[in-house]
Amino acid sequence: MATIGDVARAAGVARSTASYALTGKRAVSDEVRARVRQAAMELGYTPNAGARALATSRSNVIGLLAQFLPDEFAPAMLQYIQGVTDTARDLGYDILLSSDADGRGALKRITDSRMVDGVVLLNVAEQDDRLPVLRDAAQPGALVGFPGDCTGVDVFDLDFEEAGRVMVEHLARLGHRELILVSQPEHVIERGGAYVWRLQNAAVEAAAVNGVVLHTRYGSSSQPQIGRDLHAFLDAHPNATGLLLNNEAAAAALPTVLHERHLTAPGDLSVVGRYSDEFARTFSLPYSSIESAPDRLGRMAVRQLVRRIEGQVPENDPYVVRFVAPELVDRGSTAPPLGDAREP
Amino acid sequence: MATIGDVARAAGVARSTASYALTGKRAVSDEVRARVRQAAMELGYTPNAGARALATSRSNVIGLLAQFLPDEFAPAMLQYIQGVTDTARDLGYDILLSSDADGRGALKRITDSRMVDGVVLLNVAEQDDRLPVLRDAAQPGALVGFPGDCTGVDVFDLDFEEAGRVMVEHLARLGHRELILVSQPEHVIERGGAYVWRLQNAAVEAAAVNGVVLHTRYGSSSQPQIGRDLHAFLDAHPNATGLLLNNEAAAAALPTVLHERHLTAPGDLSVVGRYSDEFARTFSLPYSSIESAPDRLGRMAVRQLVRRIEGQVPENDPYVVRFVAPELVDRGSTAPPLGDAREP
DNA sequence: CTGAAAGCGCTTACAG
DNA sequence: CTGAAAGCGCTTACAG
Repeated sequence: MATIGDVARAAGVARSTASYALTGKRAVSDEVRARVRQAAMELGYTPNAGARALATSRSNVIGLLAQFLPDEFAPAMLQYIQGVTDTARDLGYDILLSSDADGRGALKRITDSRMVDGVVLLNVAEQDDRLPVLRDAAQPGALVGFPGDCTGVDVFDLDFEEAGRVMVEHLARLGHRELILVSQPEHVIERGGAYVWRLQNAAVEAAAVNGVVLHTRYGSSSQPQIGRDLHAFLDAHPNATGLLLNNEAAAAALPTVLHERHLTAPGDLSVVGRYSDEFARTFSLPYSSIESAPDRLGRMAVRQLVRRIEGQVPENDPYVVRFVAPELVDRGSTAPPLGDAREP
Repeated sequence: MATIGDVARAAGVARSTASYALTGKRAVSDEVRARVRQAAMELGYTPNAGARALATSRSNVIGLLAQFLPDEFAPAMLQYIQGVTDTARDLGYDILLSSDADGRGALKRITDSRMVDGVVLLNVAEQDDRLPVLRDAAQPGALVGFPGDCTGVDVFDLDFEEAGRVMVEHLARLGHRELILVSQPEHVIERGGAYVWRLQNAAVEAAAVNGVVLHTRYGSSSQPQIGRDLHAFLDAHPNATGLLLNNEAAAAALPTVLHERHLTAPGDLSVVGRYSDEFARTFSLPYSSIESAPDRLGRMAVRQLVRRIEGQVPENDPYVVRFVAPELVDRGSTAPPLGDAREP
């Protein structure tokens, strides 16, 4: 491969001049710039990434720490990864992807070795053992997910509490008086998946305020168990007229379960989920849902991270905690309950 | 961050000695090695990746070129990515993930800049415009997918032709005489997705040999269109007793379609798909299927790539084209057709 | 068994 | 506006 020295020689200038002509970091005469560019073009010059990183202390790479947890619904993960990857590329950064089960070790390694200029953490737990490592690192970090302690990092998440309220209030307003909320498995909470109880607690509160009976249940995150769970929940609460799903696997399984019970939504049961529109389309889920906005969250996290990397944010500028407002996407799966007094 | 110079000073040795003690590339006295290691530990020393890459011409990074095509079923993609990422990590490599729509440009950039020691291409088309770039690159490449021209690269793919034969022969042996094969959309073929016609052509041939009528159809890769497609195919061929699916979206949609038609498998219809076991579990698909083995293919590709990177394969050693034999995973969705003479 | 030195390919103050 | 030189942090022949 051609080096900057080859380019300089071919253009008849000093290496420094060639560098400045190419990077634009110093004014260069039009004529020299043209010669250098021409030479670079002809030689097929591309700067050596390692050498540049060594000289500038910048790699133009962002680390993406994902974890493929067996109790998470894997397909949902992909959308966050895509959002992060696409945005990074648009801003001139490549993505170093780590799915190491030992996220802590992987994070320490890629930051200490200066492979990355910054880091995005997915799947953030309430007590995330990667956070102490991140705070010690020289590079900034952005999270998708809401940990117990947000100091020193920028945080982006769906407003799960508002989501819980919106779900309940939407059905309460339609006249429903007994609902079931199906959450992720309880061990997701134990592992630190705070979004489960954030949504649930808010839903419970909203139910109390609105005079609605809310049955909260944990469902499996995998098939076919979640199908059996749904049957059991519906059997246990035959008077419930609405179903709230904070569990992607449950949403994916519901069409089959409703078929098996000869029920339709919203005819027999009103349904509101919490997942992305992309997810709804992929699995043809006909239920209204709170948009979880994975692409948008990924984009927000990368944008803020790049601002910090590039020093557009003053050092120790207040770190942000930004919640995306839940938007209820209407797919026609909710209606007043059967026999509701207010229905004509 | 501590540098190798800091470590050397703390251990009271030369930088070169510190380097050798840490890398093990030259014999070092036990005592010195212990001192150096101790110093490195105390200082929290991690080599600077850029500097090491510059000095060794090795980055210990593998490029992974994925493309999220709108007509491919995204969740299926994730499993290849996981297989590649996990294997790379086990072998000491990090993954630079590119999902750039301009795969050609991305590939050129990451190879020319020496960011990566080698490259894995997913979603390889028959005439893949990334291949000329890859052949020109200084780094080796491994493909998952089977291009028209395999020179200069190592190739790994499912044996789709054998898969087509196995599907047909399995049902023929059970006594079926009329089958429908639902493939990916036709534009996947036009884009160069050779696996579609490789499986289909082999199936057609096997059908002829076995005296079976085979209706070949292209189905949409997205919901809800694929559901309507399936209804149409079944309407058009009411005497077909078996359904072959080379289309993940079709497999995911089939449970609902069968419910709607009040059909069961294998009671009314025998079904054989082509997808991974992981996919079957995620979506609780109860159909026997040809295992597409994404994790295994990813693993094979990375292993061979690393062998080339590390020079364990003689330069210009014959490149390999390796097909994974299709394995039919029995999930009980096939049986002799209703009213078959041979049934007691 | 160990050390001093050169070199990998860039960038960037320092001079003019 | 341009150039000569130093330096980023490693590794690795070359000497001893």
